[in-house]
Amino acid sequence: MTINYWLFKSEPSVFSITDLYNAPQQITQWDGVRNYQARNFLRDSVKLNDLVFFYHSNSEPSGIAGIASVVKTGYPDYTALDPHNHHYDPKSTKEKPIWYMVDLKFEKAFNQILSLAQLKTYPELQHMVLLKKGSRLSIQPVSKEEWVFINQI
DNA sequence: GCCAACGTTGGC
DNA sequence: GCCAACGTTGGC
Repeated sequence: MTINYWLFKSEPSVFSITDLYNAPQQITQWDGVRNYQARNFLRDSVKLNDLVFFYHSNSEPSGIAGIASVVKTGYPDYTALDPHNHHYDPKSTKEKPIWYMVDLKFEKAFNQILSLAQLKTYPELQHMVLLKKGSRLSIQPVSKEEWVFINQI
């Protein structure tokens, strides 16, 4: 069975790798994704045991903070159904959910953030989705080559 | 805080 | 189906 590799973005002021480390059983529901392309990955492509770079965005510095693994595959994001939730979406219903989430488990935190500026210096990574101009996708695929390379930096 | 790039909405 | 207006993301 082959494993897929991903990069998930989160603003650490909202939810950081440390928050995941401190979470019950070190597991979290990755809720709040409200972009269709990212949703499709969560619903259709993210598989059990896949590995995920945990990326801190809007941060100082922004960059890859650690690694998590997928412990539950796509299921309806119920925060979309709660009018009091910040991620509420009136178009989504219990019968026809629009948005999906997965569960992630903490694997490791890097000793220091692998910053975006540093990632940009490697020719091996020039095709990473993350480094493409204007790319803001919050759930994005990482190739095996990119995964292996980043882990040996 | 600024703003460029991107995504979504809704009038027509 | 077009596209202007608006909202969001995220680096800087």
